[in-house]
Amino acid sequence: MTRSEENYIKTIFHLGGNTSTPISTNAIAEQMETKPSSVTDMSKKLAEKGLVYHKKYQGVSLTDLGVKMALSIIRKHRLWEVFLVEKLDFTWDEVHEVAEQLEHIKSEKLIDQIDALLGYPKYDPHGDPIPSKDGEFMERDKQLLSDMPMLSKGVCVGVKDTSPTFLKFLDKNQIALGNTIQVLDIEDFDQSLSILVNDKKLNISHQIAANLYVKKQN
Amino acid sequence: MTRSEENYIKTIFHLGGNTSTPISTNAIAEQMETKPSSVTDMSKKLAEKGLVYHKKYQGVSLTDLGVKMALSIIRKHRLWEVFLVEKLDFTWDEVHEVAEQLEHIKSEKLIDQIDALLGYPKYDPHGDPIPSKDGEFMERDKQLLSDMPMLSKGVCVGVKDTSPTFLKFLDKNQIALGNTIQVLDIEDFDQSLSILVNDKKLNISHQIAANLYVKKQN
DNA sequence: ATTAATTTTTAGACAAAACTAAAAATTTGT
DNA sequence: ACAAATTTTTAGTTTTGTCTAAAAATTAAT
Repeated sequence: MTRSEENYIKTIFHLGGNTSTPISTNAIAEQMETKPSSVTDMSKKLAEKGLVYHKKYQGVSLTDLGVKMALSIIRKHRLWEVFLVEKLDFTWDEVHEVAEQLEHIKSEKLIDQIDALLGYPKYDPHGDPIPSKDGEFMERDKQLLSDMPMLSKGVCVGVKDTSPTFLKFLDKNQIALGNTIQVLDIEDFDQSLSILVNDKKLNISHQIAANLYVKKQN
Repeated sequence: MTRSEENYIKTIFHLGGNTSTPISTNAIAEQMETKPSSVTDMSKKLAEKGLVYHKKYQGVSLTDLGVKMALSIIRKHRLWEVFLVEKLDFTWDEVHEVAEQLEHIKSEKLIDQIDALLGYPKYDPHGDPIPSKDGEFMERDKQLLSDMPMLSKGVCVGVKDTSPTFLKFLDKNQIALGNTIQVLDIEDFDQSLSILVNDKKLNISHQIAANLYVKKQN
């Protein structure tokens, strides 16, 4: 697989193309910041290679092989992210860009050894699960902070938005994975929340809460 | 710089294009397993970018900028090789292929952190010096084993040929960097040598000796 | 249920990096 | 020195992945 093919497969997976619902050409184009015509071209190529199903005008979805490929790339991406944070002191807002390059390195031994060096981690720095070699992965029991009821408590286990902007905001406000968060109040007017993290009271917008995953405590 | 441009610059450097003597189009083509016409095309492009001097029919040589670029790529290549051996249990015959890919990853922080993680190594697994960030590197005081006089002793410090075939041969015969080697005898007929390594007597051909670097002991 | 709007595909072009075949320049040999 | 051999460059194609503009299919709207 070429680098470009890998990026398409990965994007289709992220847009939900592993299920039976096909992903639209436009959606892929937008996500990849390219033109729909380019997506059509690549869809044909990927279909010929048996990686996607492609019915004209009906979008694409991944074949079993396509899903397998996607998971392999995502595995590499997330393992590299862990490596960068754990071993090279990268911050969680710096890892994505470099992992986008590293995920395309071709060497089975390389990624297996990285996995071993890191102690076979199950989640990446953003809380996303790392598929195993044979494509298994455990989605964590989690919900958006914005869906938590008043006064409930949860542990921060992941982020939905992984952009540097959002991640730096969290750093600045000392919100990190593993922190316990309690919802103190939800404002009727704009759904902004008052929360307790690290024994500090903090007000955050609904948009922030809608991008933070927590695991609810009984 | 594209991956391809980087590979040309690196090859020109390895063929000696850092000196004033220009490298011939054919030599580059042969080394890169490509056609001379492709080399001409790329030479023009690199000349336009100010990385090489290129006078028609006279071959190419690197500009100061070209040398700087070459050293930067070689630095990455060799640091990754050390990483693979030291941290991921790769053998010295496995590293080249993967390092060829890793050397093209764009991230200054990445390579600086790898350098730090490894403790700022000065030599790669084949004994080749690793350029510093600002392009300095110390070529070790060394000579070919085939140039050593009878009965002289030296420490194995590097290999000239880094092909898996040669490196595996050395492994099989338990010759490793750091070993002390004594020349017991040189055969008049074919210049094959009888040497002493690890208290074991061994007969090697001239070709083997001509690819092993040693540091002579007074 | 047609028309209008949107989405998707096709057709044709382009840039990068490679190739082949032919032309041009250089080097070699006598 | 001049022809022959070699090397290098040019000219024209190819492949991959992209693009624009136009055509075709699908979806939405009145």
